[in-house]
Amino acid sequence: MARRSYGQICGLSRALEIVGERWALLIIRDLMIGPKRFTDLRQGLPRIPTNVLSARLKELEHHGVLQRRILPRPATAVVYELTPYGRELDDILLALGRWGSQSLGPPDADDIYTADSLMMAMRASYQGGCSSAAPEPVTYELRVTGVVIGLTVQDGQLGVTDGPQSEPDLVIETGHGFAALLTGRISAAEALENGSVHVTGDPELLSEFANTFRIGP
Amino acid sequence: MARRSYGQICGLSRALEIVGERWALLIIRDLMIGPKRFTDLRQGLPRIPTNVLSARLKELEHHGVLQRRILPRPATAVVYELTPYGRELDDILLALGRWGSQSLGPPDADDIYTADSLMMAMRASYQGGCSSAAPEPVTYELRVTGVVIGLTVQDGQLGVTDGPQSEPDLVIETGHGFAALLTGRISAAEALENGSVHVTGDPELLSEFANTFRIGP
DNA sequence: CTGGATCCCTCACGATACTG
DNA sequence: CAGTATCGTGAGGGATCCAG
Repeated sequence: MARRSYGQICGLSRALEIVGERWALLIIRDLMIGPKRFTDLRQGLPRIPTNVLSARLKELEHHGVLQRRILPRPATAVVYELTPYGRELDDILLALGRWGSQSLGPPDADDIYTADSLMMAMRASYQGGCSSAAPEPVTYELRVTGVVIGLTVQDGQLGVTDGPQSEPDLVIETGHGFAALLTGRISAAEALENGSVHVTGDPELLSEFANTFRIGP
Repeated sequence: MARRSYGQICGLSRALEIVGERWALLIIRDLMIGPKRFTDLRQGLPRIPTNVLSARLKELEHHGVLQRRILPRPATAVVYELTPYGRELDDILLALGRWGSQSLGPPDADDIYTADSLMMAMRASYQGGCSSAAPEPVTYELRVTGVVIGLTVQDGQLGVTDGPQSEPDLVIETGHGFAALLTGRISAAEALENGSVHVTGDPELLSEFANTFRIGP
């Protein structure tokens, strides 16, 4: 529990002593979506050993980044949730995610998408108010390699939910080629043409989607 | 050299594979000030083992975060400098530094200030255009536990230099109590009164300094 | 079934010494 | 000055086991 110190009086080194250990920021990323149980976290971080997850949760709780809370009602369930201090990392995580996306190469065979990382990526790539003047809400259901999330764009605000979207304007189904669309390496039309993306709904909406969510130029 | 992967297709996990290893972001922080030689980096990172520094430099170069450059002229010197991609981390480092500063406790006996961390902290705490309407430049020389840097505020722009300032408007000399002033735990007047800060020049300027550089509320 | 604790192995890190 | 070599230690990885 005693932290290995960097031996400097510096906000950055302090930050790294708190969240710089392996897996820590990914745990925080998943909790940024909402409170989660131990097992949920385990599933979202497929390769994490349980002892490391356990240790990280204790350390992060000790530093005031997250809280352990015992749900009273339905069953004795333990959830972990970020404190306000932990939630302050949101913008930093989004920015780091954008930075790292630029280096994303072709994925390994056993690399996977998770719902949390996908939701994070969509929040990171959301182009605020740059979207075309469509005041009415637009909803998408996004399926990437079987992982399903819902997206709602309304009044320039982005809503992200886990699981299927109810009555989406457009269903987007894709695989590992999704990154190419998000980074603009291929256009919406090209993606439809080469079959790396399938849609259900108005195909024109995919262009709007590609403009709304973009990482890079 | 083969990176331990997090097994996820996610910009954040990619970023952490690149700069998430111990010491990496501190190396980048020091290079953010300017190109440096191996020995300079060693001095700014007092506890880093040389083999780890060597390994990090190789990895970061391999990922396009920094470049190794051989100075041709005066002597055969090797310097490391950030690439544009590496420099994109600047805002993230500043934000992380601000976040971590909120958790800075009383320092250990052997914790030190370094010029680079201090310059970083001043950049992170600089309150952009919030400063009072003083269009003329103000220059400070800041000495914290013997570490000396220069600060120049002009047209709402902050300049930070290593070493003494020439003809500063105010010389601020202080020790480990400097963090209390920066975070606003004590006021400029209190700091002068209890002797934790000494100034040479107009003491009133210390209030302006405390307003110009501030972390937290 | 959740929420971990425990064991063992490996490798990265940490400290120090040494070299072109 | 700019690293490389060596070696001990402890954190991370993986599997299994256990209590509520």
